[in-house]
Amino acid sequence: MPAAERPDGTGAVFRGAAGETAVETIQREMTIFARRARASAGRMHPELSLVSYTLLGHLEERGGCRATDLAAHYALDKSTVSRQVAALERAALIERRLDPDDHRVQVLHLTGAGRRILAQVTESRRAAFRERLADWPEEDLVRFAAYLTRYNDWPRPDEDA
Amino acid sequence: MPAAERPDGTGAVFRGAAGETAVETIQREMTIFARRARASAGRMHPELSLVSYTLLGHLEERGGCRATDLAAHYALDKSTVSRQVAALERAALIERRLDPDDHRVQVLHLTGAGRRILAQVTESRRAAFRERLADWPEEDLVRFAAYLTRYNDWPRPDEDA
DNA sequence: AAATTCAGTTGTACTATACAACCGGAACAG
DNA sequence: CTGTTCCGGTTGTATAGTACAACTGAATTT
Repeated sequence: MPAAERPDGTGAVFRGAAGETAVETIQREMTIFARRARASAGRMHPELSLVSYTLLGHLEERGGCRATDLAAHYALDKSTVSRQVAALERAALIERRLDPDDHRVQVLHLTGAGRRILAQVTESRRAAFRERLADWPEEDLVRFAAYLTRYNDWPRPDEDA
Repeated sequence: MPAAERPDGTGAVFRGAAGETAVETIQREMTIFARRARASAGRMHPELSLVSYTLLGHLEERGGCRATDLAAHYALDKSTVSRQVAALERAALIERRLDPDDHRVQVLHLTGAGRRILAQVTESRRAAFRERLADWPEEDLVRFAAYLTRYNDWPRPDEDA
């Protein structure tokens, strides 16, 4: 794919057919992906938006946490999380347990239904990814996964999950 | 990163430290990226949301097109595009020219200001990407760019830009 | 000339979000 | 203790982005 090298003081830069540097291609493709993801985030699953899915996943990982933790972790306003949580509770996917030690805090837990829906959505997403990546050689998958992980580990190498 | 091979009829599968397959890692990292992108899409630039930026970019590429084309290309409702276009026109970033042959159609064009803002946003994004990817070896950038391009070229190898 | 098609706008509704004001329990200072 | 401050969470309000449906006006077809 790279067609030319330009030794110009900023370092060797490969350019593709359209005269783009690799960084520019990454920028363009990430933008395309972001826009598509945004467009489909709401209708990801009849039950679960991308955000709800993420919140549920976090609860599963951590085995329950506070709404404030979710807000901090995902850089969402606490009011936003409050309403999302209220919706998830209304849908009986999570439940709140008052912390007996501190009656201000409500520890959020997945319900059985929540766990079931989460697993179901995860599986349906996994199937979609598998299909999409079906004809990639395993070696490329491993490399791509590593690149993505590296890309996301910035600027906070510890945040998120 | 890959730690084990599992020859089990579904093909050899490498698993990382957390017991994830490469596909699962890709799924997880793409989800993280999508969520972060969604969170920052609105405040990408004081002037331009991700969608506006994309629309302006499309106009620049094509040298003008109809609102309906934008809607079709980006799978947005025509009413949505109509309002976005109205906002961009209000901000004097684009202008409408009535097609003299068909008075139903308005061909949209970037204004000088539109071109300027678009270039400015593109450049500021490019700088951010460059910084983020500053310590990647060029070879990895080229490979990552190719993987992303391949990933996005699905399921419509011709759509988008 | 009437009916149909097409580009675009407008009315309405919904979702996700943020910010600010608030409420009630907890911790702390005196 | 008691009052103040802090903290977790909710609610009021506002905004952006989106879709769907109804409409307008122009072009095309019958």
